[in-house]
Amino acid sequence: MTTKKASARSHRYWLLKTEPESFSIDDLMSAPKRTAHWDGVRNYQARNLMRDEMKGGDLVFIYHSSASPPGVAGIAEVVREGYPDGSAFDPKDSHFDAKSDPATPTWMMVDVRGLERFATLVALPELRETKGLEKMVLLQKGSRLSVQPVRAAEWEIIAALGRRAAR
DNA sequence: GCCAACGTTGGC
DNA sequence: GCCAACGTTGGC
Repeated sequence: MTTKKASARSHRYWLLKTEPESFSIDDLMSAPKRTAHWDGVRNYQARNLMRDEMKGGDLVFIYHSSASPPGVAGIAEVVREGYPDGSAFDPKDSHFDAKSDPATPTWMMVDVRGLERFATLVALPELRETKGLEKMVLLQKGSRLSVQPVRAAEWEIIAALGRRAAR
């Protein structure tokens, strides 16, 4: 066993998309323990990030997609690392996947706990205009991944914008 | 393995 | 509602 003085890496940052008509930051903040299963992700790249990369204590932006306007709505933290998404096995669930075998689950999820609802939604047009965010995964042409990494510098910029007093 | 057809995402 | 872009499926 090797010794490490400080942790090799501090927590990382992510962005999770959700359609607020289905599940919003307000739903998260009013959930029991402000905690929710991030279920229903049916994309392999997003699944791999949840299964392999997201760790307890990592921070996530909650992003409202298909909203008016779309934007970053708040902050949550990962409180349970990747584990099987049971909704894939429920025929009545809209995300049911008949090809997923419970013995070797295809789809994974994490649990997140809401930490903060932004005073001001950081809307997509503002993200596009903000210096320092040009390389954000979210803003790349054709990018539609529902679980994305966020750079530390991007995190700081967006968190500061979200914490501005509401008008 | 190629690739056309189809389904989904998500901004506008 | 439209449509660009992407991912998946399935015939060959």
